[in-house]
Amino acid sequence: MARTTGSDGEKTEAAVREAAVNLIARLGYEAMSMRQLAAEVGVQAAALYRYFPTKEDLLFTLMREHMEGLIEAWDAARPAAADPATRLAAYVENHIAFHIERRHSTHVSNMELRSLSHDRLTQILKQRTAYEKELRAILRDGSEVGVFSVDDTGLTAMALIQMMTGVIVWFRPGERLSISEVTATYLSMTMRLVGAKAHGVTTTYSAARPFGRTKDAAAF
Amino acid sequence: MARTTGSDGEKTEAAVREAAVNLIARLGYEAMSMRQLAAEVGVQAAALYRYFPTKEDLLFTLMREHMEGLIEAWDAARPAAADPATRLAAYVENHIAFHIERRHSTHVSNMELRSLSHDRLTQILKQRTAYEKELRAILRDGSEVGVFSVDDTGLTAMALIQMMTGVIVWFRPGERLSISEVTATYLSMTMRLVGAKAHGVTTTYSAARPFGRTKDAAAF
DNA sequence: GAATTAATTGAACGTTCGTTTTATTATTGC
DNA sequence: GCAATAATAAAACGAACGTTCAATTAATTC
Repeated sequence: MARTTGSDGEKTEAAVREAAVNLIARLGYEAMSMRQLAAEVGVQAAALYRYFPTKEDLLFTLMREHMEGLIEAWDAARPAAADPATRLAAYVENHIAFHIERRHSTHVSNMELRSLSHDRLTQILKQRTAYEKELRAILRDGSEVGVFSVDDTGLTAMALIQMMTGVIVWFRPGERLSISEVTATYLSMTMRLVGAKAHGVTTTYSAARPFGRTKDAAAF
Repeated sequence: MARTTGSDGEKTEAAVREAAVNLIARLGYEAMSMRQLAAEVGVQAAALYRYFPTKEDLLFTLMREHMEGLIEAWDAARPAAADPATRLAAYVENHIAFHIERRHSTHVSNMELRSLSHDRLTQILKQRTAYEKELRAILRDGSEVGVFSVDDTGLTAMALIQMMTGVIVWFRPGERLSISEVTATYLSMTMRLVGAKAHGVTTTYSAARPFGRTKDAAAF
């Protein structure tokens, strides 16, 4: 009827976050009730309000930390100073690895934006724009140097991100393709899409010879 | 207090469908209440149940008819007997035109699948698979003939569809780019992505010289 | 070991939800 | 113009929702 033996605030909060990501990804934010979430954690609904003042606060926290994680992952993976093709390859590899590894929170962050208040929506979109800006810069640099031939930098960046993020819709770990095979194929498609032509790149990025980088499988 | 002057079942039902597509696209299916929908139509909530027995029936109807429309549009636009590059171009043009024209119902059909019952979800996914199968067939034919170089037909088809459908996320009519410019750029990206190489296609599909097809703007 | 703090329960609040029922009025067919 | 039918309103149903509050117990501090 009150505090239970072995109860620990940090563990409970972590359990709430994890259960929330999974439930929201599966049912949707609106369809998930706080009682359902509490039951998944093994707690009463009222206990959730010790950690998150409202349901929307919980959603916002999940989204903000997802975006922070994405940006941090790219900051860590970004090549210090390299040619546009190398930078683009790093961007694609990081993006695919991150999104496959965090399918559920990606789902939440992409699908539940409309449940945020105006101010919080603005914050998340700002983070997203900052991340996408990196890709546009790579495409622009590559176009100016002449290693890419891109008609419209902004449009191409959006098309690439939609294409890459879409991997979470159909990819299931342990099925026909491995993560590194998928990454290699997306890299190949990306390089052809932007018309990469330096260093005989057309064959370099062919996925007939997949990248055997174990980093892809253990990036997170 | 009862039937109102000038009331007409057909008109009311059409108004309900249109308002529902817009409201669900904006708020989400779970977040839209039947009372909200009724108010948008200018009617009491109970009146909606004359046309759709449940809220989920309404959602399913919208989705099924969206998918039927997509398949019918492709049946009408599909070239009778043509080379893979021509067929692929027709597929891309039809897909982009349809999705730009029906952004809201596309949004609904893509985002609200989890609110369907198991059987109805299966039905919609069956329609979707049939539509995607057409693209895979085009890619396979092109690969066998040698005009495309595609690593993985299934993966490439998914990537292309995600890329193309993503246009509804950022495209707004009347802004920087016209529909035909967007279509031309996507066509160019698609052809490069699949490595189309017949008839000096690399330059043919460059969007530097956009397709001026007015069909794109008046397809629906 | 007493006092304090942390973690949780159980019950309740007011609101909103999808849906049903019944009554009432407009339109249509004869 | 009268009967039949179509289209709606008004009110109500029970259930579920997010959230709050007071009580209670476990862990920690001194």
